[in-house]
Amino acid sequence: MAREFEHHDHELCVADALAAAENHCANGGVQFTPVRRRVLEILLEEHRALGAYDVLDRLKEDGLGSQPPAAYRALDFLVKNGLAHRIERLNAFVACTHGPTDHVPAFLICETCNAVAETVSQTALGALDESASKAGFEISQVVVEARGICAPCRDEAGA
Amino acid sequence: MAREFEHHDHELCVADALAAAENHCANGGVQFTPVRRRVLEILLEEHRALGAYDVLDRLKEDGLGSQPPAAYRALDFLVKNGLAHRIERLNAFVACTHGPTDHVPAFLICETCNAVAETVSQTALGALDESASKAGFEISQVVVEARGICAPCRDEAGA
DNA sequence: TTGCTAGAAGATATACTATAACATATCAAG
DNA sequence: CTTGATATGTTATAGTATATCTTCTAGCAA
Repeated sequence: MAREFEHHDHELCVADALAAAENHCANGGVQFTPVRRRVLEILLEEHRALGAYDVLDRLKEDGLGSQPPAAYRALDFLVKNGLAHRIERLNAFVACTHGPTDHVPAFLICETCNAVAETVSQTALGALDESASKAGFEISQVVVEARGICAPCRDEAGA
Repeated sequence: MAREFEHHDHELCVADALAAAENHCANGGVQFTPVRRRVLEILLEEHRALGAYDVLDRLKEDGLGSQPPAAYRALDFLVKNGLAHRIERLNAFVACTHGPTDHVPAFLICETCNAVAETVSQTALGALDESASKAGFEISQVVVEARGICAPCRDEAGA
C-alpha cells in the first residue's frame, strides 16, 4: 500500500482506473457521463484530496460546468458508486484506489504535502462492530481517518 | 458505554462533568472562563452533537457572546483540552464523556435521533498503526466515526 | 411521429460553516 | 506604570453545501 506516497507510472494508473470505472458503471447500469468521467480523472491526477471548489475550477476550465452543483453532483455520484471517497476531515474528495469493491476505507492524510493514502481497515471495523453491537447500535457506515506525516515528508524535514 | 442512548440522572451527569473540567483546567493552569464553562454545559446538556451556530444561539440567549468567533474559540479550547470532541462527519461538537484523559475516541452517531455515543477504540488504532508504520507514515491523530441507528430508535421504528 | 418519462445538467439563490484581522480588556509579573 | 500574555469584542469575509426551478436529452410507448 501507500503507493500514493511513492513514484509510479501515473498516467497508466489513471488510465486503468478510468477504464475500470467505465466498466463498473456499465455493469451497474449507471451513466458515466463526461462530467463524471472528468471529475474522476481530476481526482485521479492527484493522490490527494481536492475540495469541491477545486474540482469546480478545473471543470470550468474545460467548460464542463460552472456552478457548485455541477461539481457536487458529480462527486456525489462517484462517492455513491464507490469510485471516490469523501474525506470528512478535509471536506474534500479522493479517488478510490481499491477498485469499486465494497470496503471500509481508512485514510492516512499527510499534514505536510496533503497526500492521502487509502488503506483497508478490516480489524478496525471488527473492534468497533463488537463495541457497537454490545450497545445495540447498528452500524451502517464507518469513517476512519488518520492525520500525520508521510515518509517522504518526514525525511525531507529531517534532512 | 452507550449511556448516551439510555436514561440516566442527567443533572448529576452534567454537574459531575463540569466539576471534573474545572479541576482539570485548574491543574493544567488554563482558564475555565464563564463562556467556556457555559459552552461545555450546553454540550453536556445533550448527548448529541451541536453545531457551532447552535451553541452560539444559546450563548446569545445568555448574553455570553454574539458572533461566531465566540463560539468557535470556546469550542476550540474545549477540544484542545480534551473536554469535547469534534465530530467531523457532522461539523459539530460533543462533550467528552471519558473524562479528560488521553484517548482515541470512536463515535457512534445515530442517524435518526442524532445522539452521539463515545467509545474507546483501542484495537482500531492498533490495526491502523501497524498498517501506517509499514508505510513509514507517522500518525498524530485518528478519527473514527460510525453512523447507524441506536437501539431505542430501531425499536421505535420496528414497533 | 409524437409525446411521455427519467435521469442529467443548467441556473439562481441562499444556507451553513469557519476564520482573518484588528480592537479592547484584564490581570499578573517585572 | 508598562509590558506581555491571554481572553474577548467586532467587523468583515472566505469557504462549503444545498434547495429549487428550469432545460435538455435519450429511450421508450402509444
